[in-house]
Amino acid sequence: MKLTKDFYTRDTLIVAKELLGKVLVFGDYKVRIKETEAYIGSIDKAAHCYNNKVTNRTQVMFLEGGHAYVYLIYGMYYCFNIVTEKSGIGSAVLLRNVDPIGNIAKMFVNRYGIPREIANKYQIKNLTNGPGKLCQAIGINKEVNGLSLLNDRIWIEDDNYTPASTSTGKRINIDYAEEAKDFPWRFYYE
DNA sequence: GCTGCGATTATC
DNA sequence: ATAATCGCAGCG
Repeated sequence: MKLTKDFYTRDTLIVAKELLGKVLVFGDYKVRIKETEAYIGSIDKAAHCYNNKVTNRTQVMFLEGGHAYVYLIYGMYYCFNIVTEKSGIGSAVLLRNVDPIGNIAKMFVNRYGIPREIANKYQIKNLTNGPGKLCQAIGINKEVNGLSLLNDRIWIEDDNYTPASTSTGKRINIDYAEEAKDFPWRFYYE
Protein backbone atom coordinates (compact mmCIF):
# COMPACT_ATOMS: atom_id res chain seq x y z
CA MET A 1 0.00 0.00 0.00
CA LYS A 2 1.04 3.59 -0.68
CA LEU A 3 2.76 5.38 2.20
CA THR A 4 0.69 8.25 3.61
CA LYS A 5 1.56 11.66 5.01
CA ASP A 6 1.94 10.31 8.53
CA PHE A 7 4.89 8.18 7.44
CA TYR A 8 6.87 11.14 6.13
CA THR A 9 6.09 13.80 8.73
CA ARG A 10 8.20 12.12 11.40
CA ASP A 11 11.78 12.35 12.64
CA THR A 12 14.10 12.27 9.63
CA LEU A 13 16.34 9.53 11.03
CA ILE A 14 13.34 7.26 11.63
CA VAL A 15 11.99 7.86 8.13
CA ALA A 16 15.44 7.23 6.60
CA LYS A 17 15.69 3.87 8.35
CA GLU A 18 12.11 2.78 7.71
CA LEU A 19 12.36 3.59 4.01
CA LEU A 20 14.66 0.58 3.65
CA GLY A 21 12.82 -2.18 1.80
CA LYS A 22 10.04 0.13 0.55
CA VAL A 23 9.28 0.44 -3.17
CA LEU A 24 9.57 3.67 -5.17
CA VAL A 25 7.08 3.79 -8.05
CA PHE A 26 7.53 6.29 -10.90
CA GLY A 27 5.50 5.64 -14.04
CA ASP A 28 6.14 2.00 -14.94
CA TYR A 29 9.41 1.95 -13.02
CA LYS A 30 9.68 0.20 -9.67
CA VAL A 31 12.76 0.01 -7.45
CA ARG A 32 13.31 -1.26 -3.91
CA ILE A 33 15.15 1.11 -1.56
CA LYS A 34 18.39 -0.38 -0.20
CA GLU A 35 20.37 2.60 1.09
CA THR A 36 19.43 6.06 2.41
CA GLU A 37 21.07 9.08 4.02
CA ALA A 38 19.43 11.67 6.30
CA TYR A 39 20.05 15.42 6.01
CA ILE A 40 18.77 17.80 8.69
CA GLY A 41 19.24 21.53 8.05
CA SER A 42 19.10 22.74 11.65
CA ILE A 43 22.27 20.96 12.80
CA ASP A 44 23.89 19.38 9.75
CA LYS A 45 26.73 21.12 7.88
CA ALA A 46 26.37 18.60 5.06
CA ALA A 47 22.76 19.63 4.33
CA HIS A 48 22.06 22.10 1.54
CA CYS A 49 19.78 23.96 3.94
CA TYR A 50 22.27 24.03 6.82
CA ASN A 51 21.44 26.75 9.35
CA ASN A 52 17.88 26.65 7.99
CA LYS A 53 19.05 28.55 4.93
CA VAL A 54 16.17 29.02 2.50
CA THR A 55 17.17 29.56 -1.12
CA ASN A 56 15.52 28.90 -4.45
CA ARG A 57 17.09 25.45 -4.40
CA THR A 58 16.46 24.51 -0.77
CA GLN A 59 12.91 25.81 -0.34
CA VAL A 60 11.56 22.37 -1.26
CA MET A 61 13.32 20.85 1.75
CA PHE A 62 11.08 22.98 3.99
CA LEU A 63 7.82 21.65 2.53
CA GLU A 64 5.76 19.20 4.52
CA GLY A 65 7.11 15.64 4.58
CA GLY A 66 6.09 13.59 1.55
CA HIS A 67 7.47 15.75 -1.27
CA ALA A 68 10.28 15.01 -3.72
CA TYR A 69 13.50 17.06 -3.62
CA VAL A 70 15.58 16.67 -6.77
CA TYR A 71 18.81 18.56 -7.43
CA LEU A 72 21.53 18.54 -10.07
CA ILE A 73 25.02 17.64 -8.87
CA TYR A 74 28.31 18.23 -10.71
CA GLY A 75 26.32 19.65 -13.59
CA MET A 76 25.56 16.12 -14.77
CA TYR A 77 23.61 13.96 -12.37
CA TYR A 78 20.32 14.26 -10.54
CA CYS A 79 19.84 13.09 -6.96
CA PHE A 80 16.44 12.10 -5.55
CA ASN A 81 15.41 12.91 -1.99
CA ILE A 82 12.31 12.48 0.13
CA VAL A 83 11.33 15.52 2.21
CA THR A 84 10.57 14.72 5.86
CA GLU A 85 9.13 16.31 9.02
CA LYS A 86 6.46 18.98 9.34
CA SER A 87 6.27 22.01 7.10
CA GLY A 88 8.96 24.57 7.95
CA ILE A 89 11.63 22.06 8.99
CA GLY A 90 14.37 21.74 6.37
CA SER A 91 15.17 18.05 6.06
CA ALA A 92 15.26 15.21 3.53
CA VAL A 93 16.42 11.65 2.89
CA LEU A 94 18.68 10.90 -0.08
CA LEU A 95 18.22 7.63 -1.98
CA ARG A 96 21.70 6.21 -2.50
CA ASN A 97 21.09 2.65 -3.70
CA VAL A 98 18.07 0.70 -4.97
CA ASP A 99 17.30 -2.69 -6.55
CA PRO A 100 15.47 -2.64 -9.90
CA ILE A 101 12.08 -4.38 -9.79
CA GLY A 102 9.82 -3.14 -12.59
CA ASN A 103 10.46 -1.92 -16.18
CA ILE A 104 14.07 -3.08 -15.89
CA ALA A 105 14.47 -3.35 -19.66
CA LYS A 106 13.90 0.38 -20.05
CA MET A 107 16.41 1.09 -17.28
CA PHE A 108 19.18 -0.51 -19.37
CA VAL A 109 18.21 1.64 -22.31
CA ASN A 110 18.18 4.79 -20.16
CA ARG A 111 21.57 4.02 -18.60
CA TYR A 112 23.51 2.46 -21.46
CA GLY A 113 21.41 2.80 -24.59
CA ILE A 114 21.43 -0.98 -25.05
CA PRO A 115 18.97 -3.85 -24.46
CA ARG A 116 19.25 -5.80 -21.23
CA GLU A 117 20.23 -8.97 -23.09
CA ILE A 118 23.63 -7.69 -24.19
CA ALA A 119 24.57 -5.90 -20.96
CA ASN A 120 27.76 -7.16 -19.34
CA LYS A 121 28.24 -8.10 -15.70
CA TYR A 122 29.66 -4.70 -14.82
CA GLN A 123 26.70 -2.90 -16.34
CA ILE A 124 24.18 -5.12 -14.56
CA LYS A 125 25.91 -4.55 -11.22
CA ASN A 126 25.99 -0.78 -11.70
CA LEU A 127 22.49 -0.26 -13.07
CA THR A 128 21.02 1.56 -10.03
CA ASN A 129 23.64 1.42 -7.25
CA GLY A 130 24.23 5.16 -6.81
CA PRO A 131 22.15 8.32 -6.33
CA GLY A 132 22.91 9.62 -9.83
CA LYS A 133 22.66 6.19 -11.43
CA LEU A 134 19.20 5.39 -10.08
CA CYS A 135 17.83 8.72 -11.29
CA GLN A 136 19.22 8.14 -14.77
CA ALA A 137 17.83 4.59 -14.78
CA ILE A 138 14.24 5.55 -13.96
CA GLY A 139 14.19 8.92 -15.68
CA ILE A 140 14.04 11.27 -12.70
CA ASN A 141 14.96 14.85 -13.55
CA LYS A 142 14.31 18.43 -12.46
CA GLU A 143 10.61 18.13 -13.36
CA VAL A 144 10.14 15.77 -10.42
CA ASN A 145 11.40 18.39 -7.96
CA GLY A 146 8.64 19.50 -5.58
CA LEU A 147 6.13 16.82 -6.58
CA SER A 148 4.00 15.31 -3.82
CA LEU A 149 4.54 11.62 -3.11
CA LEU A 150 0.88 11.41 -2.06
CA ASN A 151 -0.42 11.82 -5.64
CA ASP A 152 -0.34 9.52 -8.66
CA ARG A 153 2.78 10.49 -10.62
CA ILE A 154 5.35 9.25 -8.13
CA TRP A 155 5.00 7.56 -4.76
CA ILE A 156 6.47 5.02 -2.35
CA GLU A 157 4.66 1.88 -1.27
CA ASP A 158 5.01 -0.86 1.31
CA ASP A 159 4.71 -4.39 -0.11
CA ASN A 160 5.43 -6.02 3.24
CA TYR A 161 9.05 -6.74 2.48
CA THR A 162 11.29 -6.43 5.55
CA PRO A 163 15.11 -6.58 5.27
CA ALA A 164 16.59 -9.35 7.46
CA SER A 165 19.03 -6.92 9.07
CA THR A 166 20.02 -3.31 8.46
CA SER A 167 23.23 -1.39 9.13
CA THR A 168 24.14 2.18 10.02
CA GLY A 169 27.24 4.16 9.09
CA LYS A 170 28.78 7.50 8.16
CA ARG A 171 27.51 9.31 5.08
CA ILE A 172 29.43 9.30 1.80
CA ASN A 173 31.37 12.15 0.17
CA ILE A 174 30.77 14.90 2.71
CA ASP A 175 34.35 15.35 3.98
CA TYR A 176 33.85 19.14 3.94
CA ALA A 177 31.10 18.93 6.60
CA GLU A 178 33.41 19.09 9.64
CA GLU A 179 31.87 17.32 12.68
CA ALA A 180 28.77 16.36 10.68
CA LYS A 181 30.82 14.08 8.45
CA ASP A 182 30.91 11.53 11.27
CA PHE A 183 27.17 11.51 12.00
CA PRO A 184 25.89 7.89 11.60
CA TRP A 185 23.05 8.92 9.32
CA ARG A 186 23.45 6.38 6.51
CA PHE A 187 21.21 3.31 6.55
CA TYR A 188 21.50 0.24 4.34
CA TYR A 189 21.18 -3.52 3.98
CA GLU A 190 22.79 -6.10 1.70
C1' DG B 1 28.99 39.78 -14.11
C1' DC B 2 32.54 36.59 -12.26
C1' DT B 3 34.27 32.72 -9.43
C1' DG B 4 34.57 28.28 -7.18
C1' DC B 5 32.51 24.36 -5.94
C1' DG B 6 29.87 20.13 -5.27
C1' DA B 7 24.94 14.63 -1.11
C1' DT B 8 28.65 11.77 -8.61
C1' DT B 9 30.20 8.78 -12.10
C1' DA B 10 33.09 6.51 -15.54
C1' DT B 11 37.39 5.62 -16.81
C1' DC B 12 42.57 5.62 -16.42
C1' DA C 1 43.51 9.50 -9.24
C1' DT C 2 41.09 12.50 -12.37
C1' DA C 3 38.14 14.68 -15.91
C1' DA C 4 33.50 15.88 -17.15
C1' DT C 5 30.16 19.90 -16.69
C1' DC C 6 26.75 23.57 -14.94
C1' DG C 7 23.39 25.51 -11.45
C1' DC C 8 23.88 28.04 -7.59
C1' DA C 9 25.58 30.88 -3.88
C1' DG C 10 28.59 34.54 -2.55
C1' DC C 11 30.59 38.65 -3.59
C1' DG C 12 30.20 43.64 -3.47
